[in-house]
Amino acid sequence: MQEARPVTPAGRRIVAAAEELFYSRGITAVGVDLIAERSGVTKRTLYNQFGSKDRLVAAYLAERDKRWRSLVRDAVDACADRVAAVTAPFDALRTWSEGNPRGCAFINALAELPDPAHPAHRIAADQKLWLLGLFEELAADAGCRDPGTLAVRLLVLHEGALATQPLPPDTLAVSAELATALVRRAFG
Amino acid sequence: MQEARPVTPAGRRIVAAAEELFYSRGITAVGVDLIAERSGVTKRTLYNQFGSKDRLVAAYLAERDKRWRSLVRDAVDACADRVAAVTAPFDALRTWSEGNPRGCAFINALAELPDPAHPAHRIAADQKLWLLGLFEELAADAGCRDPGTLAVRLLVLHEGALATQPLPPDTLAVSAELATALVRRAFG
DNA sequence: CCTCAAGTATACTGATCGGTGAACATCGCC
DNA sequence: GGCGATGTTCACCGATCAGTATACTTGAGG
Repeated sequence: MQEARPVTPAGRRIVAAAEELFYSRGITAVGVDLIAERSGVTKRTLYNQFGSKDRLVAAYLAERDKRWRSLVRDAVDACADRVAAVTAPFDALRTWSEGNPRGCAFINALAELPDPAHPAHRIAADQKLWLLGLFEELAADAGCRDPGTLAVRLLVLHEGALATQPLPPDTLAVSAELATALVRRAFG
Repeated sequence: MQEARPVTPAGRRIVAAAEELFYSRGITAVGVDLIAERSGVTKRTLYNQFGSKDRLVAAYLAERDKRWRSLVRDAVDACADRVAAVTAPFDALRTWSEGNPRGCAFINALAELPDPAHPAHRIAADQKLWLLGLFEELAADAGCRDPGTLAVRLLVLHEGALATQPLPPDTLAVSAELATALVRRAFG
């Protein structure tokens, strides 16, 4: 098993180039030659670092997941009120979506990689389950009576906003508003 | 412009094979040679019928969209109560998801085809907008005061259920339940 | 000074990609 | 009886795919 996190400067540049290309054009549609060229690196170096395209894909998703979680955590920490913190991931989603008009990178990756044994599946599933767990934790911290139920509902709203992102109506605002109403009701 | 709907028997078999392969394995990952082989047809015939892989992709999505809309319409017609009909698409979604464990074919297609000029984009966007319009129409028919707002909310719940489909909790039940509560509240 | 890891340069493999050319067979229909 | 549409057979195209081989360079640390 090779390490997932790249340590050398070249490795970091490769992952950065892969992130942009994979997300904007699709994983299958992007060849390793192009990634090597964009990161100013030889294909040989790419394979010395990651061993295969599949492992590079896993590194790309892991890196993206790391950045996203950090953004969500910051949004949660920025809330003074514990009740307001429950819907903080929706604020983070607003920030996140602005530079990412092509939907959820993990959902997109699963669409292209049907094999459940592919490392991308674990990463994508873990990402959603992490958010579900976070919702539950935040709800419990705020004193919610049934944090599990509330968490699933919030997750559905969150993913619904993400999926309808390209559509004309501002679905993110609508889902955030619904989420706030749900949270308010759970405590009122 | 070539016709989107295949008329010949061979054309129908090609679209049927393309549907299964594209949906289960991904569009970019499936080559035209495989589709021709699976449908018991020569590659030449495939190209005589559709002209290009992109047009075959469009035909695949159009066919799927047609089947899905018909299922939703049937679910709506099966409702005696006009208020219950508003959430009928959630019943249809339950039936639909059972044989389609790989999520929404249209979302998946958009993930693989970044070019907004690709015919798949119009088809996918039209599908979501059609559902939005249907929700609004059903809400208005049931006597809702603000059918537009309700429709967007229902769409978010619907897509949220679709996106979280592979996760362990029964998110479809949760979203359907939330939808029913929303509808009830809109009339109460 | 020497070593070892990181990276470069270039050429190559076999397979598959989307798409085409040309000649031939089969069929219903006027 | 001929004609046009539908479909077949099979060979072919240039491009790209993921991945490898071999030999060379560079720089930091002991």
